[in-house]
Amino acid sequence: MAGKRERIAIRRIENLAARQVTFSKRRRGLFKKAGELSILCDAEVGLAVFSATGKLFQFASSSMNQIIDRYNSHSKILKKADEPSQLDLHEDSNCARLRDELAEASLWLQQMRGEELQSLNVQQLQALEKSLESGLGSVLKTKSQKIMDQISELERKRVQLIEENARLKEQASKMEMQVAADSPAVYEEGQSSESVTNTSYPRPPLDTEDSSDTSLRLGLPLYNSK
Amino acid sequence: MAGKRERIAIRRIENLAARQVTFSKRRRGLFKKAGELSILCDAEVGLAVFSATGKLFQFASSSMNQIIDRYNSHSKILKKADEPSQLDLHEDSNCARLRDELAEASLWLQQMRGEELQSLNVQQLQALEKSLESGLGSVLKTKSQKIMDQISELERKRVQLIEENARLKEQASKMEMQVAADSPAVYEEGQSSESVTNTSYPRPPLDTEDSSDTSLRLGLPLYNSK
DNA sequence: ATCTATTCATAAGG
DNA sequence: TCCTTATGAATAGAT
Repeated sequence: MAGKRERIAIRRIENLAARQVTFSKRRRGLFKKAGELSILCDAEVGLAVFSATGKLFQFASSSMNQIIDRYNSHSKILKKADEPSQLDLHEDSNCARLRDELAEASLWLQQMRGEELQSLNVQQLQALEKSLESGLGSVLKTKSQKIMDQISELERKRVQLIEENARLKEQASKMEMQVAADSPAVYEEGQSSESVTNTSYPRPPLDTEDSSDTSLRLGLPLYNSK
Repeated sequence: MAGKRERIAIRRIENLAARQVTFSKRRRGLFKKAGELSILCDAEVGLAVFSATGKLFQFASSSMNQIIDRYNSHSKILKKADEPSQLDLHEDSNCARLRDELAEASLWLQQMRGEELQSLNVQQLQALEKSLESGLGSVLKTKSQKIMDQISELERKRVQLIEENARLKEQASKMEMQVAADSPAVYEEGQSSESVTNTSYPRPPLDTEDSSDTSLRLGLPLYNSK
């Protein structure tokens, strides 16, 4: 049987193999928890781990560069106000409006997603509701259209393949007759004709490359807990 | 009692307080495990966490700057244009990121309003639909809650006014009797008592200043698609 | 890699 | 934030 587990002291594991195994296990656990924290709590998380052998493993809820930037600007605030005069002013004029707009857009997005609604009054909620219903209607309409288009396209291809199949079948039939006429002495029953007969029942073209976008996944990491 | 623990889904915790509590707990757990990994396996670990409110928490087995340097040398596969002034780069990247985020947020808003949907595939439309439905649900729920609260508040005030009215009526009654007792010769029937009687049937306080926010208009132009 | 006994982390509630 | 407890998760050790 397995698992006579004991607690281990938190000090460097001397045995190399054991250390590597533990590294793998705990690294995966750590990365998983980092991801969970970022999602559960809406936090930005960056994690970099260098193994004893120098290999890099990283996790970032957004992008590592973005996180490093943010980290640097945070520590910069703590350090020095060096020369805030010209460059900061310039930065302000360039970015302030963007920041405001982004903040406003983000709030809207949140509210459309059903968050941060407490600050809205009934009229505002009603307007939001109307907007959502309208958007939902458009989405449903577009989705139906896309699905219908996809079905039509598949149907078109199916018919096309049926026709091609019939053509091939006929061709094969002719070739068989030709063979039979050329060498009437050689008579092997069923062999080639059977293979033709099999293909005469066309299957729907479920794996055409053009329909592969049907299986596209959302770019977002879908976390289903276990 | 304590701890009827259930597993939770890994998705943003909507309740602010719960989110903050979970953030504290899990952040501590994460930092602890990061430290253990670095010690047990002789690894260099750097971890930065920005809370939703923008606060920075960090852990580094050595120093964060050292880790960032090491990270950069590992991933310096990227090109680097000599040195067009570090501050300019910083400003540029800052603005560019804001611009990108704003563009993305705007697109999302458009799509939630039912525009620019053609570029989405069926899966994405489905996800959008789900998001809209969920948001709509929250909005309806919040709206109902607000309305119910408003009704309760109005009812409370109505009762309060009824009571006050009764008190006033009684007071007036007494005063009338007093007047009658003080100057029994002067006896004008109905005059003052009638005015009291009239106010004894209270009307609902529909125009209390506290309920005036009910008539607030949306400050934001809410697009409803016609 | 897989399994299991055990320790550890943490959700819920004060 | 801290405490408590019941439970879900992570993982040490063995296969």
